[in-house]
Amino acid sequence: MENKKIRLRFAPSPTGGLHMGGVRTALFAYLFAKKYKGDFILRIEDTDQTRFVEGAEEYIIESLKWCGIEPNEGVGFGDGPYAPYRQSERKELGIYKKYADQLISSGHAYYAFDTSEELDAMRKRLEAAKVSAPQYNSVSRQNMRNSLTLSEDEVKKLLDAATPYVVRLKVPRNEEIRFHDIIRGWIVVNSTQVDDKVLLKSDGMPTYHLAHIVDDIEMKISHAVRGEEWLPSAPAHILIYRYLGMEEKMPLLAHLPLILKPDGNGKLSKRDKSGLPMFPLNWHDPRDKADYVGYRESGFFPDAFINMLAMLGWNPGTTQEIFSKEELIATFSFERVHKAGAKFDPEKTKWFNQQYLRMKPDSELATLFMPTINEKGFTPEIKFVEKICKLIKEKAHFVNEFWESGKYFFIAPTTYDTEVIKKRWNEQSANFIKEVTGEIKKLNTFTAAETEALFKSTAEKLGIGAGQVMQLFRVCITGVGGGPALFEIVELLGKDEIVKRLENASKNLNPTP
RNA sequence: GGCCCGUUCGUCUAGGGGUUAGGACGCCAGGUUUUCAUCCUGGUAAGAGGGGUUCGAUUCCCCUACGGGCUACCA
Repeated sequence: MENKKIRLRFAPSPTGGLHMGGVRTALFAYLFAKKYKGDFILRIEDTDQTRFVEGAEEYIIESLKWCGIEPNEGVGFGDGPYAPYRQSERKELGIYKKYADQLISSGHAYYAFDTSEELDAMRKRLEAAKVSAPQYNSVSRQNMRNSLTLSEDEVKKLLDAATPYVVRLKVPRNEEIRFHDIIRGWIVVNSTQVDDKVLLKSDGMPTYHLAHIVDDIEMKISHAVRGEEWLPSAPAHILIYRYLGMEEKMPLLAHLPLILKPDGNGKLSKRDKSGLPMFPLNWHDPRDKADYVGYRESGFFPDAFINMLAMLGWNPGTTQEIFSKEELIATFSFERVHKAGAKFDPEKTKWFNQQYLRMKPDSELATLFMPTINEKGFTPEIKFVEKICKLIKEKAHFVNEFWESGKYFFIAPTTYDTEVIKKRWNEQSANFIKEVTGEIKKLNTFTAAETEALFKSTAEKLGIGAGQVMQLFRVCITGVGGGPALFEIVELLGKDEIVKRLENASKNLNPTP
């Protein structure tokens, strides 16, 4: 193992949109691979033809691209030395059958001809007999139709007659199966708990159990990372590796804790109504005909999304929380992945985006904001937009809030915050607005500092506290009671516009109640 | 039901035989900004319960409880 090249794969099934739990699994595998200058592979596990969903594979690929978790090998990212990377295509090559045959000839797997009705009957029978774990295993298989109970002739006859069959793993009775997980340590399970898993289905497709092992072997995978839900079947997988003579060379296992829903219990579901998306990108599910919003379309930065995901179940052991992808790669380790499931926290998720918003250069924010401004019918200079971004980003979580909180940079107010008007608009303040408008007209240069000084001196001259009229002044200019530094806004809008807006306000607001 | 995994503030978590049990999000209060959603300071709040082991346990062991996962010719 020590000298083995680090190769990790992300191996989703195209059965729907990739949800954030899947993204995190991909992320952890990616981080680890990159940390050790290894490979990160995308393999599509499409062995269940009945659950195939149109567009799911493309969605997975696009999601990984948006997140910046890019495989250097695999479906959608260029073939490496182990193509194809779609299991349905690999099946055509007979790869899985070869391994299944090997297990049969070594006596570790067998043919089973039982129909689904017969299987149902068996389960019912075992349940009625109060068997604690009704399953197809070393005991119950003795009463079923398989190559262990049937004579060689009968088996041959059935096979020749093209009778549908599956290949099952022959799991021994009462054997200790011991395996190591990088996150959880040693786990011991008695083989009596493991059923005779189907390896090859009657349609000739391998099940996950066989397929992922064969591919991990063939693709020289060094670490198998997957969700905790696979822990119960891991002992069966150990057995398969063992019977294939590959136990020494099998990948190291890492079972990740689940992401839980924010309120209540249970794992995160795609229908979660926490207010935040469950998917990286918008997803239209052709199965339930529902639309699910994505992080991308909700205005999240991919690096913020990734950062948040990384901190869900992992931490560096320091108080640092904001990590660039490069820092994550440098710091990540499976040893520091938590064992317990983590509840998803929508509030903290927004906080992450806010942190990234503040770190972004104004030029980048301006580029992101510009399309919205154009849509609204304005075509300002990019430099002007940059200055706006500099002001409003301090109080925002998302770029998509910018228009709502900063539209007054483009549109003069037509309505005024009624709370503030009710409280502050009177003869004295109306007079002040007129006065300060006149003073502003006289200015030759127009900076935030100058207008602020002028504002204050005018207030003093009229014997009014500046605080009494400050918010009113803001409302006259922007229409709203809150926002970024007032005189910065004034400077940005320019003298002519300010004068126009102030005169408008004086006209629109009747000082007599 | 059976099996497996887990359990530190409301949430994400640090730590780990002797600590004022630390940080972050949220929330609350004060302070700046003579407005505000920013910012600063402070506060709130936690080792499921019971047994051991030990001079001492949140930390190690056992039991119970609770939570989660799995129990398909799905992954």
